[in-house]
Amino acid sequence: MIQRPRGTRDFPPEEAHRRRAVREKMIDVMERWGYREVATPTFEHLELFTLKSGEGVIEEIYSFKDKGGRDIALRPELTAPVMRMYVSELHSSPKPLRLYYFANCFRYERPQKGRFREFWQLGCELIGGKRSDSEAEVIAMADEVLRAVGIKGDIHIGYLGLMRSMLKKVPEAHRQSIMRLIDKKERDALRELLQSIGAEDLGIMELISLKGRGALDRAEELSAALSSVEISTECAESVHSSMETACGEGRREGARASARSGRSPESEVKLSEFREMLELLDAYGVEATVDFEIVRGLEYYTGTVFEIYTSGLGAQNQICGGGSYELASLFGGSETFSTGFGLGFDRIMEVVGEVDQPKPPVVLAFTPDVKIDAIRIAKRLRNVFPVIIDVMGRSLSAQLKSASAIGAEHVIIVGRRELDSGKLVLRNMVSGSQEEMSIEEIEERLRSAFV
RNA sequence: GCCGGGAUAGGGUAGUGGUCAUCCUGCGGGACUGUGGAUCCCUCGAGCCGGGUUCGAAUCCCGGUCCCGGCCCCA
Repeated sequence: MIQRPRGTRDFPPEEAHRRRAVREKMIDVMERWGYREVATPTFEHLELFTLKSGEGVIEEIYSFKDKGGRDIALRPELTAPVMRMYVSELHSSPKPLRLYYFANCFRYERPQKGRFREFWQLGCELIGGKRSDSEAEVIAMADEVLRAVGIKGDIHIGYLGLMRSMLKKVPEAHRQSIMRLIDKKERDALRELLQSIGAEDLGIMELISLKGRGALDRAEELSAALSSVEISTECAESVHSSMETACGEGRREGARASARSGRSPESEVKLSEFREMLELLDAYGVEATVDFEIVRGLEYYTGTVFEIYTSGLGAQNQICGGGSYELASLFGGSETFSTGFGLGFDRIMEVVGEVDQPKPPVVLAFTPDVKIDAIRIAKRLRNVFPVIIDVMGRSLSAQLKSASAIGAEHVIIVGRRELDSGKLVLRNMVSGSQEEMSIEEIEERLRSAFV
């Protein structure tokens, strides 16, 4: 017996149908927002992903050398492939581009609740829009996509602009460590680190504790006060040795981010954009919590970042993450503002309720002597509703029994008598009643039951 | 990579170091070859894999695989 590889799943008919029904509801929302589906290869050059996320991700990527010696990776996510496609073949399309995808991804991770090695992501990328409007649209759409399948997510929105301004005052070597500690919610370790480098006055600790209404006003005060705060760079060496590894890994990306921050306008301006974005979200009727603790670790995020949580998933309670990013230039395109989200489809399937299953097909039962005619009749009827016929050489009695076993509501019975009279028997398997009808009448009768 | 709990027919289960490994359900067939569900009968179908201990292992031990949950990580 061959087992499934670890972390993969089979989807029997009922589950496959559930997944399709849920997927279609969510896709329908995105189509109504004017997003178009795109698809990319299941495997890509490994470099596409290391370029975006660093060499560290190789550990969790299914990668291999193909027969030509190329380093190939099964896609672990779709933002990079979609941006690659944008840069290589869509960069001259009218802006903005509204794209969505639904596809399987692969990560070599330890499976647990809501986490598999092959999993499905649903996501969108809004490429080339203006900051506040794009962000509000994408977040509002994410909210609606979830609501379409009965999930009320808990939306937390953070903003990286101010944090990056604060971090500019900190020796570069520590920036990545600080972001990581924030993301992991390790407050004590964070406070310790900030003190050890003399950065406790920047307001980072207070900023990340700001939540909800009023958070923005206080953030603006912190931002205004920031210009007067200076810290000595001489403290740079007094760090925890335990941080060294993380600092080393983050250096390349850190450098990239600081270059980006360098050409950004003042943080106060960007906060006003963030404020505007929140106002737009109000207009969309979306409830969200401002939460400066959401930093999403990754360096390519530039402004607004958000995460959506739901209950009932154990340790993996995040079902959606996204934000604004700058990746096009990394793949050789010109700098293009983009916003997107990725949504964990398998986790959504854990949370959504039951889905109506399709009606079983109509069974065309026949006596063995009229099999040829039965096949012709079935072929005709399939234009109107699903029909199955026996392929096991069963007796009429056994065909009825089989129809009953699969829950068929209707059975059409055909034998010599029916063919001669031109009237087939339509039997209702629920009530047990039956009547004689022509094929046309049967088509008419059952047509409405299968819409 | 780490910690804990698991694995007996397709599904759900019982049990013991020693007859033919339980029971329920299911699949297929029949009683009933022109009418299903009920009932009865028959058939099919199992101890994750590999080692070890033993006269003998599904049971005890070790390793692996996979499942469930947690940690790490989470683009």
